[in-house]
Amino acid sequence: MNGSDAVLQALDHAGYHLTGPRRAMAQLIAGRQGRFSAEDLVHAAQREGRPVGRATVFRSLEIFEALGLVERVHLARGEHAYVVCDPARHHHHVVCTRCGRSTDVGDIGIDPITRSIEARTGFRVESHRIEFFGLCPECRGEPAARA
Amino acid sequence: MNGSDAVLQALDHAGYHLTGPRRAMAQLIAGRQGRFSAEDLVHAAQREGRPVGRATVFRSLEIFEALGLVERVHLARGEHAYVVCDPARHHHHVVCTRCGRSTDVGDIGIDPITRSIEARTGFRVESHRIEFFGLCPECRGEPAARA
DNA sequence: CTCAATCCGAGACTCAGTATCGTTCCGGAC
DNA sequence: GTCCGGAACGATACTGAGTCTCGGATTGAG
Ligand SMILES: [Zn+2]
Ligand SMILES: [Zn+2]
Ligand SMILES: [Zn+2]
Ligand SMILES: [Zn+2]
Repeated sequence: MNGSDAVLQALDHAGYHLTGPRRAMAQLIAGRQGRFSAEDLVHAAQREGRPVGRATVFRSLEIFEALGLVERVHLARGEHAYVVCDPARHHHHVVCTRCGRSTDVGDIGIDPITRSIEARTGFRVESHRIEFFGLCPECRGEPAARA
Repeated sequence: MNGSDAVLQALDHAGYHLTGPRRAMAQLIAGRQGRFSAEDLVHAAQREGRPVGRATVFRSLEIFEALGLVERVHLARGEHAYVVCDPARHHHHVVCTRCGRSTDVGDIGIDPITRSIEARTGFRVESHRIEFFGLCPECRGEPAARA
């Protein structure tokens, strides 16, 4: 079973129609190892001869995010992008600032931190955003090339 | 010395001109305890009879952020806002999802986490974004009112 | 096959943020 | 205090991400 099947299965299981555009989207994001923007997908779909409307790309990403299939990341200069996710467990990502490749870093043990924050501030912490940025193994080794 | 003086002092120390608009901005953000958007400041300045151009508001916030006086946060639905900061040390914030109030939660001890991520993934981690969301003490107590 | 609900996409729209550029202001030199 | 060059300002135009609308097309349950 390839990644795109997993996406389709998740959609079906959640009661969404398995439409052409959604199948195309599933294939486009399956197996990506880097971040991508909504615009990237619009262009990629076009290039592959299976164009998907802009609005639909955004709508699909919204659904994928709700299902935990992708996660939206907020890059350094404020731009937004997506990375594919394993929906199973709570985790975070590290994203390469040069090539965009991203990796799941697992759960970094936030529960105790959250509890400590609640104890010290009186806030009730309900969610968090945690993202790491740096250089992936490939980009660390290479001489300063282009992004 | 009130908060706005501290901002002006930081600007001066970094070699920036102390202009009228910047003094206005300094006063507007001094002592805020909640998040605010660039637009909020545009309107607040107008209301106080000391209007500041939109472009200038963005430019000032950019400088303030570089000086560590404010920090840009990325809210749940993707909107961006700012919170005032103590520039002294590494820290993060918890922001109330209902009223916007925010508090510094200190350094949560990320260095060991960062090192562990580097060891496991091969990435060299250079920066991170960590934000907590929840309900502040006031909003916890109140019956479910509106955001 | 039928039909209602879901979904699609073209295009208009919004809104944050950026770029341009002529004018104004700041502050160091004298 | 005056002068002057560079820094900063703000009006305005522009960009680009993301949303909304709505008539028409698809989907899948029965
Ligand atoms: Zn987490
Ligand atoms: Zn890389
Ligand atoms: Zn963001
Ligand atoms: Zn609150």
